[in-house]
Amino acid sequence: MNTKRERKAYADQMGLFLEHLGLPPMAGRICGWLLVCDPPLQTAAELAEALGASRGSISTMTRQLVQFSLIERVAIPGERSRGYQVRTSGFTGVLKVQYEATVEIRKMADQGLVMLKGESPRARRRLEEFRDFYAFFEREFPLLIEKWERESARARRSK
Amino acid sequence: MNTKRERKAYADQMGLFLEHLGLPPMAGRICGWLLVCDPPLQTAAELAEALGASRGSISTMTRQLVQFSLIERVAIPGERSRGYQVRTSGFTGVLKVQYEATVEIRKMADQGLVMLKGESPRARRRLEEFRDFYAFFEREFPLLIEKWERESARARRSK
DNA sequence: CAAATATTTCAGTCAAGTCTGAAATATTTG
DNA sequence: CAAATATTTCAGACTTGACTGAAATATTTG
Repeated sequence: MNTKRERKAYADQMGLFLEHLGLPPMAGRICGWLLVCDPPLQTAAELAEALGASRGSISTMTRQLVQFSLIERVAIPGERSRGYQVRTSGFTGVLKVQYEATVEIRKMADQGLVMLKGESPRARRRLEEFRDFYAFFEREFPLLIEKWERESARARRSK
Repeated sequence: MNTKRERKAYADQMGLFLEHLGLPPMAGRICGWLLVCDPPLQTAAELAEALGASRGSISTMTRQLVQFSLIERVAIPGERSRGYQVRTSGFTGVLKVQYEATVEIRKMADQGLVMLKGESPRARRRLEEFRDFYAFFEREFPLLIEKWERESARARRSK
């Protein structure tokens, strides 16, 4: 079963990448595995076995991933346990979280400018520039998300 | 000196936000402080004092921040020590790092599709969708950066 | 060049967060 | 309902990485 080892390695690597998205290591590995495993639907027991992880961490991490909508829980007909599978549409949700973080930082920058209202224009400039940077993304982010949703919907339709 | 306490709190909070950008806590606090301190140029000793941090971590973190171009080191005429100040244009660089991460994930997804070449279309779809998501950002990211560079240059000119 | 000052480096400490494994709880099946 | 099975929870172990402080090194000044 060399295929399996190869895919496990793939899951590990992908997990590493997905960490940069704010996910704990094991959550990333689960996503990575669910992107390439066979079948695409896996039980908690299968995940634990495949990734060499404890039931406990599988339980904790799948719950988190379900909350983030990156995976979903589905009933398996005739089976006692539930199955998990990736939910690629969930990645859009991650974007929205990042968008909200952008808004927070822009607000924080504006608060700072209030705090600096007595200062010279020279001293305020750095914060103004910082604010403008995040304000730009606050404006552009929703447009981008919308564009993605339109494009991906179109791609799906033309399949 | 209530102003100072207020600004210290601001630096701490901003530092927290900037962590989501991949910066260590103290690096974030330094950036936060340098956005609101008076004067905008601070020595390592002043940073250490203001943030209640050790000289060691100030040294390590300022070096990192200089590498990331988020702050710059400048000579202070008549002073023995160097000064640090934010470099707001450096935030564009952070975007480029994020862009590169996007490219890596898209490549990884394509490698995965090679690995799954024997599988059914049904089993490949999840990874294809995942790849398409990152491919979209790989396309859009540079356009966005360019747009920002154009807009911010224009704003600067009209000052 | 010697003294004074500033900066860097690094070994050790500490804190945060993840993972495990076992016990507790919940669910399903006959 | 009892037995079997699945899932969750949680206390403790472990890992990772940040921070300190002191020693080493570099730089500046007279």
